[in-house]
Amino acid sequence: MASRPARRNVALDATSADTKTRILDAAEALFTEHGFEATSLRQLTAAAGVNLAAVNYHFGSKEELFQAVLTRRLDPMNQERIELLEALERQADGRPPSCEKVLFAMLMPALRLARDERRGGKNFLRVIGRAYADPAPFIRHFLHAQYAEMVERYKEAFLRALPHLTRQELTWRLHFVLGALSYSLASTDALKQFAQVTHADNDELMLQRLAPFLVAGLKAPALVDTGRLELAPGE
Amino acid sequence: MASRPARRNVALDATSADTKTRILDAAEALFTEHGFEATSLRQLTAAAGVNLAAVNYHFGSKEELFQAVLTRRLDPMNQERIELLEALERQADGRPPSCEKVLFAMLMPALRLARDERRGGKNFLRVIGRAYADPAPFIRHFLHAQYAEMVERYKEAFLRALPHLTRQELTWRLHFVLGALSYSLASTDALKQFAQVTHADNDELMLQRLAPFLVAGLKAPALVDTGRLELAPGE
DNA sequence: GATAGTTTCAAACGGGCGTTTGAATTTCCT
DNA sequence: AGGAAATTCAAACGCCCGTTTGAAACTATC
Repeated sequence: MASRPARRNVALDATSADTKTRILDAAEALFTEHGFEATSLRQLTAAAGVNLAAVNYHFGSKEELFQAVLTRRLDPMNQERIELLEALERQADGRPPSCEKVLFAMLMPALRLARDERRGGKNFLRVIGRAYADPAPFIRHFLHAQYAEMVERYKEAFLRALPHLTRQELTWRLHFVLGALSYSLASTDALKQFAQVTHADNDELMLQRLAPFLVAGLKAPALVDTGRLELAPGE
Repeated sequence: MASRPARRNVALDATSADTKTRILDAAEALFTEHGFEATSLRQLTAAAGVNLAAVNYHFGSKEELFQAVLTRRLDPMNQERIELLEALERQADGRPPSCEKVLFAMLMPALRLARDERRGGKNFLRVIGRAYADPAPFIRHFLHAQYAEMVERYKEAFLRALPHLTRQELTWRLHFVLGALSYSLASTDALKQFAQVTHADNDELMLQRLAPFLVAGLKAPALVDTGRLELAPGE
């Protein structure tokens, strides 16, 4: 009546890892295609070629499986982001790295993940993008926890690179940056209809176009110079 | 055995409209809070104070109800966007309106909707934002159809205001703009945790901060000037 | 080669889902 | 008032869900 796997005494857990990995891979693909709610454990375990009960045995619940799917990729990616940022700061000791460089350090791990087909590739980026807009509280809380440290580190770096921005102003702008990024990552196929972009390697292309857009937005003056938002009907 | 309501012969359909409106209002609130999949017709009809079968009677299905929820607000909003743009072009006849003005014409109806508590208010903006990231195909197709004309009109206007951009480049940037907008609208409560923004009238504040960010991004040169995206590990 | 621990398996559990039905009720028009 | 149409209602239909169970099949250790 072992409801959860206990730590293996010795040896390699090849069999177990195989099942677990097969589940994670199938989950990643299906959560991408249909979303969390719309993916049933029955279709998921069928796609993975494992027994229905395997998910609850290895991960505890569907929610914990989803977190495992996210954590498998997010953890190394955000780790890499932090390391890149630290390298930047070490390299230009004393003076703050430029806004462009900081932003690139943030985007590059995402791009690298998108390119790495062996380990999830573009599929997973769409999972992140969608997860960020998901209404389920456990997803939001989990993502917030996963990203918190990374975002805080980058906020400090951007603050030094963009001294004309208050902390609050920058918080908003980082939110916009993550928004444009998540959204763009999430809707690659929607883009195909919408934007008639037909190339296969969309993601690199997209990040190369996204970067200058975001850099300019980050560097913009804090208040708009021409015109103001008014509610009087157009005349 | 009337499976769907036929057109009323004369008179006002006050009773019917009441039930329909109650359903639409409850659906708007619940879809916002829990998403489409996670909202059941049973809790929805209970919240609206109507019979379970009323949704299928008045709207046909849960999916059609969702489309009705969207269309009730999106239709007038996009109509207003188009009218504002036409007013802009009439007003500055011949020469193209500035990028700022075109963008404001696009944002203003969303802001006005956010302010209009009587008719959905901020709740609904979050529904749109989430719908845009939803994996369900029927939602994407529906939104694409709803937005297609408006987006096309604005694309032409932006093209004239930003002659340094190719059509393809602008398509990407409009995608980023809509992404940042949807995402920001969708995650107002996430923002509260994330950004420690505590004011009640967030949406106006947000659009006022979003506008300069987006204007700068739209105006940015087509290719980034300093640095390039490279995959060599940070060094 | 017995034994203890780990993993798989088929089957079932209880429950919630969207939708349909057909009768009861209300509303509208002559 | 009467009859037709529109609307509401309680109940049920069939289906799929996430999870649990307990026995069977493995695997590793002594």
